[in-house]
Amino acid sequence: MHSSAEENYLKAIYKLQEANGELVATSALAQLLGIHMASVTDMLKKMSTKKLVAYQKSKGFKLTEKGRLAAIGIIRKHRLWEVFLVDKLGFRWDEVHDIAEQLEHIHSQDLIDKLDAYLDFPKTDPHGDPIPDAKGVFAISKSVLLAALSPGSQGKFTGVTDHSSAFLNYLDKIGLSLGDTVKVKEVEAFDKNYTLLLKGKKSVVVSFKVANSLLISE
Amino acid sequence: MHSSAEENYLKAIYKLQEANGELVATSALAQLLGIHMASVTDMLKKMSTKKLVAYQKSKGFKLTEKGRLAAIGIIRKHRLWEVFLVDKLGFRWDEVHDIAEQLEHIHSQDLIDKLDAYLDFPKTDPHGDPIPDAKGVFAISKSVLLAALSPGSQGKFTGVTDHSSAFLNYLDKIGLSLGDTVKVKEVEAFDKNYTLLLKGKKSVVVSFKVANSLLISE
DNA sequence: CCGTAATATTAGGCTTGCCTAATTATTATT
DNA sequence: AATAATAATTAGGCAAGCCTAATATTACGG
Repeated sequence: MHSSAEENYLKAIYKLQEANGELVATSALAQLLGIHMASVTDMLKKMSTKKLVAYQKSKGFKLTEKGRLAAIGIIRKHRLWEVFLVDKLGFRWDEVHDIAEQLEHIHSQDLIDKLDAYLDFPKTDPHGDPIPDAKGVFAISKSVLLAALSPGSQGKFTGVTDHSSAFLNYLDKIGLSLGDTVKVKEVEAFDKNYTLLLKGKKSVVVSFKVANSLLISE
Repeated sequence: MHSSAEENYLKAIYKLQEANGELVATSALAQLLGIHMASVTDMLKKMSTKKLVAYQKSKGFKLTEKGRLAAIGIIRKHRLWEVFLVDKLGFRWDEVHDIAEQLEHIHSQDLIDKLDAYLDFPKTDPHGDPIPDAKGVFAISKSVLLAALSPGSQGKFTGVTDHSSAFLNYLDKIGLSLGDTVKVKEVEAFDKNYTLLLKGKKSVVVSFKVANSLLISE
């Protein structure tokens, strides 16, 4: 089994690969994990020996298929636990990340399978992020950033790209929840503020930063 | 917060103190934890500095009040998670120990409070062991070993002192479950075998070893 | 009360995963 | 292409928790 440290590297590498394409840089990973580059180099050499990453000195690295599957397994656990925390224990969506960060390192395939069944095989976590199935397959769902929509178009709010408490609390405050229909009424050219119509009634004005953190589907 | 290793020491020391009275020996702890004595001495010095144990060189040691409360907190988490695993996820009582052993090290007071409420504040875990409340208080319940009963007496089966899979499976096999009424019909002087009447109907013969691992109340 | 067995501690080492400082590669700039 | 800036690696260390081997302490039988 992999150590918690290794699992955190796997998750982080996966995330960077998803975001920036193929090769991941030592510096990017160090920044994301909040540790120094030398430590990353250290660990990558070890993970390379274990065939979790393909590592080319001074060039960059990427997950092997083995590493990719391991990473997806951890993401699956993290997101299932988040669903549990919110749906069953009554946590708010902005409170669950740190706890799930610990729970994702519990080692038991049986546990995660039973948890999945208990939660009725959820497809997304409380932030709208997709949950891979037991085989590591994500249900494909094409979404776009709200900031990419032009005035007049609309869709359903299905996810966020910013998972911070501050951002999630802000959404609660303006009354925007996952699943809500959102229409772009107007985009102010000057400051890029977006005027949105929520659920066909409430009108709110949000910054580009916010519009660029909301995922819209359909 | 304490490390997982420290928490395992705390739990083990607590257990030994409960079983054998006051001072705990280095060797006993080493054996229980499956590590070497030198390692125990190492760790105890550190835990002593942290005021978790009162440590007298070459004499023995015991938990401080701070250590005792920490130990009880871990036991509480372990047992609540066991209830969750059995009652909610459908694990059998002989399968949950190792998973709970991991889950007990998750750090979040909020989590454990919410879990407790979700499980409806259970008083005992799936093996009949008492669960301390949020203040660290155990509901007192006086039970005796079945091996201490004389023929003719009876009571309710409320706990085990052997938590091994092998033993628990054996109880399943002979059809003995927590809460069942058990009557001692006969004790064979020669080999100390116990003839029991389960739930007023089924009669079974068990060894002294088994009788000495069953807790009876009322 | 003395020697031996049993217990406990000290000393020195190892692995994991991190650190700082120094060095080497790579990339960008003029 | 030479130099400067940025990125990456190497070298040497440290704390946590474990180990083995050596030493010290306590307990016990005669």
